[in-house]
Amino acid sequence: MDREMTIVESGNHLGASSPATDMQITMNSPLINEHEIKGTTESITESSGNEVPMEAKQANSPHIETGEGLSKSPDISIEKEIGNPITDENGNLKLELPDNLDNADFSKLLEFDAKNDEALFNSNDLLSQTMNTVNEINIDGIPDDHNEEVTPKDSTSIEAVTSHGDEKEKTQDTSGAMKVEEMEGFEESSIKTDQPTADAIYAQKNESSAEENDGTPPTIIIEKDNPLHTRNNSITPIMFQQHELLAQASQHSVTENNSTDAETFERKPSEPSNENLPLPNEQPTIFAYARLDFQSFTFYVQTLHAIIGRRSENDFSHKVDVNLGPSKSISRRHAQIFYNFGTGRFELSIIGKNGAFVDDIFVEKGNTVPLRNRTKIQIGQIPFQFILPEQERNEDSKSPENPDITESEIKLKDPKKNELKSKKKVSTGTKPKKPQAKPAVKKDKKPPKLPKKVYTLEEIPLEYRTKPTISYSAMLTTCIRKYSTAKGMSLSEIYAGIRELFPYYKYCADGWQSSVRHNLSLNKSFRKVSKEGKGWLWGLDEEYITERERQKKKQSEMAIAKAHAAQLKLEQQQHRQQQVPSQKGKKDIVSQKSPVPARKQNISQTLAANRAASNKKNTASDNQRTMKYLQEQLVILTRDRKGLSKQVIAAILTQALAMTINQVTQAAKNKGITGNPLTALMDKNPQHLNLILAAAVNAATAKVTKGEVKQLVNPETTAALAAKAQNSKPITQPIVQTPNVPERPAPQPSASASSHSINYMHDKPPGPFDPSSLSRFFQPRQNARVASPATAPVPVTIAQSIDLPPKPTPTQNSGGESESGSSSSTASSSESESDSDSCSDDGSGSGSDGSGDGSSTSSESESDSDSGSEIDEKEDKGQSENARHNDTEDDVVHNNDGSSNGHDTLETDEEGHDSKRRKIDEEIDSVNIVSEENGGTDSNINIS
DNA sequence: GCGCTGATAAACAAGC
DNA sequence: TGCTTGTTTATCAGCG
Repeated sequence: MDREMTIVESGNHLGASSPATDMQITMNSPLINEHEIKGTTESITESSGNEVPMEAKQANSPHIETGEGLSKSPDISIEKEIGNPITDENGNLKLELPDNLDNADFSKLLEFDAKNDEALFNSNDLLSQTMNTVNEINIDGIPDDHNEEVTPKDSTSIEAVTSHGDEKEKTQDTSGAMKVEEMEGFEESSIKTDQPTADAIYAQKNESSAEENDGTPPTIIIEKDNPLHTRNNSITPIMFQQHELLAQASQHSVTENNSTDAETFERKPSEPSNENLPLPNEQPTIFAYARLDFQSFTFYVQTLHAIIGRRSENDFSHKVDVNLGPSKSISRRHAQIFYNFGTGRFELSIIGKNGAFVDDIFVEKGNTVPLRNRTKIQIGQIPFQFILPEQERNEDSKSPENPDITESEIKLKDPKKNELKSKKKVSTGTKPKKPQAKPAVKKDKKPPKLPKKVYTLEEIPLEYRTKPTISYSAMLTTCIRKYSTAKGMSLSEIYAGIRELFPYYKYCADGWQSSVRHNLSLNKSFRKVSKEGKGWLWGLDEEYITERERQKKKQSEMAIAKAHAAQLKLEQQQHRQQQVPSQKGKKDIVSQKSPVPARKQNISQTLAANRAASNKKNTASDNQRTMKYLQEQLVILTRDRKGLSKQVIAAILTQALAMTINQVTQAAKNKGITGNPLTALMDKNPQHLNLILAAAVNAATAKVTKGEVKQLVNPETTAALAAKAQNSKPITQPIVQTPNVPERPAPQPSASASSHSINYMHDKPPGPFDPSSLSRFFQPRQNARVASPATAPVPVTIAQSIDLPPKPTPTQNSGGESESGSSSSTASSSESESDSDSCSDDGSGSGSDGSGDGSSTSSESESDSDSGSEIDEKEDKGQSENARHNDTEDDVVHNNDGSSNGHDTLETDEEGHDSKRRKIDEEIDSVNIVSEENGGTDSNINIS
């Protein structure tokens, strides 16, 4: 639902406003002292044309006037339009709303929590009042006659305009037409007009600001002690404003009136009962990272990025989170507010050509300035202020917080839903609500709790219809990591956080909360941090989690290592079996003509299931041809090596060949490709195959030479060779067109090396290559070449043979911030990210399937893999289990003994593998470098 | 079939 | 009294 915020040009009706009445609806920020009066009217308009008052603020005895209660509730005045405010017979401004007001606006916006105020002032009541008013106006329609009279003395006005309203109602003029006055008599003196008004307000606010600090989104939530319902989509200030308004009103009432006002307010006979209003089944909460206080409305920054700009009425082509009106002085995308994770603060980036004023300092286009609490911003003629909740909370912290927090979430799609979703919790300290005159609305003091709204499929966004594939423990870990403070998170906050992180739980039926509690209690990853009220504040036992993750990592490594070792061993055996004949008459690999079907069996085995017996002959032939080609190309690539001994070259070739085969094979597996992938690749895309070979050679070179030589061949040249090779089919002889520059000093191996010829690192002329040296690859020592846990799924990758200067190992999921918000990614962040790291960018991901790859590979050669695996047999099961759960970030641990046992085993085993694993981690990271250096040749194989 | 893990549900108690 | 919170137990399913 597209929402549009419109700043309505404020009229001057407030210029001669009379003393404030009991209740005011204001557009100003709740933070602003009630004595401060903000002017201007504003409206937020939906695409549908619905509009709602942006904000209402209750001062002392707030009272929202409804159509019915106009006579009885003169406190609230709603002004219709500039210069023509709508007032009732009592001269109070009234709120005008379109008939087609869609409560869905509310439903999506209401994130309100009366937690902090509940004891003193039930924000829900306030919310209800406001919404009720809106609804009443909407449903019943406020007669125009109510809006006819304009009383300049009205202290407060909210002007609502439709999206197609008159231009005059639009925002260009931000002059403060709307005022808020406190009952006590903050009058017109505080009523400002035009720009100075805002400035004055801001100045006051700045003065009142005790301190500035940069809050972070997570902090905000905590600070608010609210459940973490941050809406992901567009921000619709209107509802938040209302809620915020109400909440703030309560706060102000509490803080400034010793909390008596709240009760007064609630008891106020004339006030419309909030029961009238469809209530959410939970107490609402405003969740926002920050807030933009305009003169006439408040914009809640509920995303980490918000666009501020101009959007014409009919132009929805571009996204504008904060519509500053049609003024041409404001660019469509004039500025953006975003959270800079690097600096840990919100920043304002000026996009519009006209720049903006930040704290009265002009900021030109293209500049980015940090946003601190109460930073003044002016775009065009519209000033506003950036407010961080933390400060707000600090300021409002005078009011005691009620530890009893009931999370709330309002999901109202439409008025019908509103009616269905009435669930209200009345704080013990609040008075029963006065029965509402509206027949359609419940008037019970405490309406029976209605079952949670059951969403129909259509009501649930597509992306939120499926349950996240993440365990509760992982979910909780993510949630707590993201939102918790040192004090921990209350259960309700955790609920809210989960809803925020995984909106599925906003829509699904209840019951998951029980699982959450179950997990919190049962899983040792979670601990009670501190007591708050009757409940605990939960936190993470990082030590336990770390240890657990470490164990899992080890297990994963072990599993992969074992799988790898098994595969290598099998290959070794096969290789030996088939290499014997080829070695007899072939001492020089250059002159080697007969293919060494070292991988033939492997390939055949891989594809055996897909190969009919009748095709064996062809398969063998293909494999033979393929292997021949690979060998030839490898020989070519390394023919003119320099400074590398035969053994080294042999080792390189061996590893390169193995890596290539495995890469291709694995990629084919992952893609479900049947047949002989190598052959297919060779036939269809030899360039690609050669690039893979080149990358493998380079990786193997770097590995074998321990980084001394990082690039032996140039992939581009390789591709060219491959092209030639393709043209010169059948491949019966090595392609040696490659410029042979054995004597040329080797260029510095660097990522940017882009020689179009094969780069040779040494000057020594190439020596004969002994094919038998390929067997080196299958030496048991190779078994130690296990994949990093991060790349667990890749049994054999080019990366694993690279020994380039390591780059920082990808952060494991323990960081907790890696989750993207999507449920699945959170849980599998560690492995999956690492996988992708080690693989290609194209996502073909020969090894991207995580444990699945490893397991599949392992299964191929499981039969005789143990001997070389160096893995304690006892761990087998644990590894398997771990592999199975590798996708999750953290798992519930029911059996500590089991984990500890596994740990002990791992500790013992770790001794022989740790260093290797660390190295492999680096290698895997390095593969990306190599891939990039190789001009896109990466370890991933794209078979198409 | 067994063991482990995770999810789900229910019962129950304590606190507000 | 009703609700929330926390604990415990039981059951079931998936997987190896």
